[in-house]
Amino acid sequence: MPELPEVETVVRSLARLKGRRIVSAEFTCLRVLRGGDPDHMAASLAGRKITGIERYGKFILASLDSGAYLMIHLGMTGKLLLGGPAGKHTHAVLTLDRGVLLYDDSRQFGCIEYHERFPARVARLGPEPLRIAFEDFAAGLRGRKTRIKALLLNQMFLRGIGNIYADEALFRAGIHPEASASKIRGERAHRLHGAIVEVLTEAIEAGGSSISDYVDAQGRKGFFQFSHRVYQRTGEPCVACGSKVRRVLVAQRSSHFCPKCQKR
DNA sequence: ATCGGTACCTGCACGC
DNA sequence: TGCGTGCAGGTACCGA
Repeated sequence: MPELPEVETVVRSLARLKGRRIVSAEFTCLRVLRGGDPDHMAASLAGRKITGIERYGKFILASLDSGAYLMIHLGMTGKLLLGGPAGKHTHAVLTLDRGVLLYDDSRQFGCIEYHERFPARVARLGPEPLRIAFEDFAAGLRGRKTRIKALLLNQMFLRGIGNIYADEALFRAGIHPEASASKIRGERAHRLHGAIVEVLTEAIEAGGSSISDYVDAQGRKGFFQFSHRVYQRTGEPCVACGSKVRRVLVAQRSSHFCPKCQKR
């Protein structure tokens, strides 16, 4: 479900958790704990105060007054919900001194992990796409043999871009998803960098894209799906030239593009 | 070191 | 109504 704009929207909607104390925690799905021990996690979290909620790419880190972290990744279908009844796919319940936080994830591709220190997995991620300078972005493209779409999805290259915003940024930049990354230089690299910043910024302002069931922690949908120009528009006319939007697989992911507007 | 393909899980839309 | 197929915002892991 969630890429950078959706996770950013969720984190903003969780701002009120700062300063709250965790009374108790319950974990009911081993898979999303990724090897973590549910009893140890519950014992470590009980009584701790949440001192901050931050986003790193698509990861959410809640820092605790003990110096430890609760790391959450929403995968494809993960949701963090403030209140509301637990459902069939509710895997974690944090009872707070005021309110309750639920983790719900039907496909179980997401995770909740407890870390005594800043998680190495987050530390290894590439830079934030909204902060990287153009010169660093262009340098990152050099010598990369892979196709640009695959590189944009690589979280070690940039953190936070997923399938929707990779396709939308490439369309806005006029670059074919199968273009070789190393061949994107100069003006084209500049356009791509600008398109990434632009589309992510607009999507955050719209509260993200609600394709099927994405909602923020207060159950609100985003509306950037109405502004998609190519994503899931296969066969429909290009908004710029009227050609039919096409779909190809790149790195096993659906990639939507205009065959006339986007060049290799 | 990099890259591409596969696996993981559930739900939904579709054609028969 | 049910069944098979393909598809879906994600990453990890394997071999080449």
